[in-house]
Amino acid sequence: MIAEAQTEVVIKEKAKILFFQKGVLNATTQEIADEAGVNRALIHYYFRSREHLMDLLLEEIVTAKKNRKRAILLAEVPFRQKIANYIEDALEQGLQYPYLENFIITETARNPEKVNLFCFKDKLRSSELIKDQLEAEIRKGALPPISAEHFMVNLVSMCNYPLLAKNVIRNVHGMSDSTYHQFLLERKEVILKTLFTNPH
Amino acid sequence: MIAEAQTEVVIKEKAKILFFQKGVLNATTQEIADEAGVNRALIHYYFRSREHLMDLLLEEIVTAKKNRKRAILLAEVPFRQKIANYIEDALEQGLQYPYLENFIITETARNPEKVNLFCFKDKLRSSELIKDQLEAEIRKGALPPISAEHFMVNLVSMCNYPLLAKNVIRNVHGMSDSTYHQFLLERKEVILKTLFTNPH
Amino acid sequence: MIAEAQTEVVIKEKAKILFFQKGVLNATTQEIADEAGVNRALIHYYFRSREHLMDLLLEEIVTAKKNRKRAILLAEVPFRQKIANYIEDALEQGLQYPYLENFIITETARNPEKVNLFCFKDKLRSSELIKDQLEAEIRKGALPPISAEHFMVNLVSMCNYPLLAKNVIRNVHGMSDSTYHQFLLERKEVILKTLFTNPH
Amino acid sequence: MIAEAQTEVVIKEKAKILFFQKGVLNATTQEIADEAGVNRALIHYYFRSREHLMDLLLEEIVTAKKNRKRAILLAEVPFRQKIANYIEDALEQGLQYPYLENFIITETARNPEKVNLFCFKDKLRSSELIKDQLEAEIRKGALPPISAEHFMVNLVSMCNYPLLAKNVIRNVHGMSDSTYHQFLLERKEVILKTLFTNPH
DNA sequence: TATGAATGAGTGTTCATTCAT
DNA sequence: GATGAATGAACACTCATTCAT
Repeated sequence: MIAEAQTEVVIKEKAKILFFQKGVLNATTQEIADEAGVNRALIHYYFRSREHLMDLLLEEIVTAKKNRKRAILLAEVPFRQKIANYIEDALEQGLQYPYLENFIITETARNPEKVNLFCFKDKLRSSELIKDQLEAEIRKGALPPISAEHFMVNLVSMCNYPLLAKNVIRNVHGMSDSTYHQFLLERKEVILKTLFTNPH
Repeated sequence: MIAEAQTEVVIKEKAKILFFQKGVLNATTQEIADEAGVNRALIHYYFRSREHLMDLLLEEIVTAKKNRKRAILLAEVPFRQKIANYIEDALEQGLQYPYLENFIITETARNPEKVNLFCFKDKLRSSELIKDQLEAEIRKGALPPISAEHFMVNLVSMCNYPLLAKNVIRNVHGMSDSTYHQFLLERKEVILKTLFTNPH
Repeated sequence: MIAEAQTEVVIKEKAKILFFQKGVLNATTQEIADEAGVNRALIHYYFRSREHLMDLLLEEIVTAKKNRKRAILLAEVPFRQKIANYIEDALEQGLQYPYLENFIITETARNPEKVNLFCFKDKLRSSELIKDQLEAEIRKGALPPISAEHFMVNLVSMCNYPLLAKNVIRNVHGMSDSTYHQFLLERKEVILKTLFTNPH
Repeated sequence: MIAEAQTEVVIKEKAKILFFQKGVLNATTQEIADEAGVNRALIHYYFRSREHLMDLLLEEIVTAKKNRKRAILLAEVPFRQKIANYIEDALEQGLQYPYLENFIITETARNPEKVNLFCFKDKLRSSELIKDQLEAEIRKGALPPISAEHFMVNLVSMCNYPLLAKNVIRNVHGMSDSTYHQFLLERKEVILKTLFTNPH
């Protein structure tokens, strides 16, 4: 049907766009089929059920995110640079799939027992990955005393929330589409400055 | 039905609880009726449609929020105190209606044309309300240079995201219910410290 | 809608006609709704699910049958008269709901675990109800030696099968509708004579 | 696929097993294909449609049955022996395809116009085949007066019904699988004795 | 001859909404 | 005001069937 036969992949990618880019969090199978340009029944042919498709999408997208994030946090680079990389990746990812975080939030609200599916499954928490480096920086006076948990939550909040709340922010602050985009690009430096006492 | 004639109010309040406190973002009219202890058809008698009821709920809850926030930002108190009050109110509100922000985000994604409904309708933006005071503080060196928009977005992000992402945060950082609650309480000081370079 | 408000009863009766009289053993909810002259959704309004409706129908019809049959077998009448009554009831019931037996058979084939639903739930088996009387008759020479089980199975077979196989019998023996009906009426005496060696 | 080219035959045989032996009367084309170990589309390649396949199965199975039955009824043997042979064949056939009769009954109920398909197509009715011999026996006093039609219906009823109603009978009379099987074996003599006045 | 991919029609079910009372 | 009954539109899902290869 579509181009060269990888219909299954096409459906998955189009569904990701619908769910995570366009924010249609409760898209119907018909909407997914329309987006992919295929018959509705094909979704069941390839994925058996809407729920199974969604689990697959999340599995893929969360695993990819987890791997990227861990690679960044485990890299042998100075702490400030590491955090800068983290922000950059979060914003980049957020621009591609702005509603992914919202989706995860909504799903974990509805099905708290599925939270493991959406989150890092391994023992290594992000807050523990940076704990030592963070404490060293604090001792050096590069930033004020703060626990690793609060530091990570601050970081993630300032990265993700502006993506989640795109429409609200644009409206409240009267931003055009390009102004909002420019605003997001500025945030990398802003977040860094806000987290660290002494700007470069 | 319930007491005398405030049935309309009862439905609204119970619906708010269902939507914004219990997080049943796609509650059916039957679920709303059950929560309010009334017949399903009454919801249409009073509110014409499910959608219209929801618009009303948001109108009310957002207006209340807006009024509280403006009162806080317009009060004649030192800047740092003003921001502290803002955080306190956000966390308090967030504990009462944890799913309100998530609801707004989801709805504005699905119906961007409704964004005005959910947002401050007047001309006075929060960022403008604090602009002068913020710049004065920056000149005093109380905090590093930052635009009012970024400052407000940082503030709102660090307040709201941890409420939105409750289940994710609890899972990722392995927090019990009470540990999470304690964590939230700590955030008032943490956010203040993070926003202002030089802690008192 | 239909006549005087007992829509729920109308649906049940029309469904019985469809299932057990017309023999549409796998009637869809649409067919049931059409038969009853109501909207398809009403079936779920009153009975929640197709399966639940069918369980109700069977419960009703099987309980009624069981009660009638037990009353007949427990009555204080001579054995031959008792069996005559049994046959009469079976043929009468069979004329009203010819496919009930077939339905029970098909359902017990598909869901052997539901067999209890369709059968007599109490301990009193029909074969035990007649055992003593039957043995007395055999001793009297009214009929040749036979176990109660085989006697009952013979009886039920000769009553039910001609109803079940109506269309086959009509075709094989070239019967018109009225000829078939006449044939059924004759069977009461035929079955009695066949079971009892020495006719009165 | 299976061996060489008798795929068509394999499908038919496996379908017979599924429908008439296992009692899956509404088996899907996928189930048929699985049973035969072939691709689902092959069923349409060979048989055009599910319905056409089923018509073929019945054609075959009914023709075979008809031929066996006619050979039995036309054989030059004493009447009682002839009927004994008929019973034996019916029980044997019933043990091989217990759900065939049920299937025929259900299908003729839903599609009365197809009844010819399921029945003997020739003019020679079974009741006519035995008429002369039966009347001779009656004159001899070997059995009480009865029409050929009623005699045949009695015979067929007592043979087929216990097979059809297997699960019901087992439940009502509390029979284990082997007890039921033993019960069926006994029926040959029981039916003969019931039909004929003077047992051998 | 055989198969994976694709589809239209239909299934049971849910739900917001309407209406008569 | 308030309610039980009724309905149309939609939903996820199934299935027989077709088609290109």
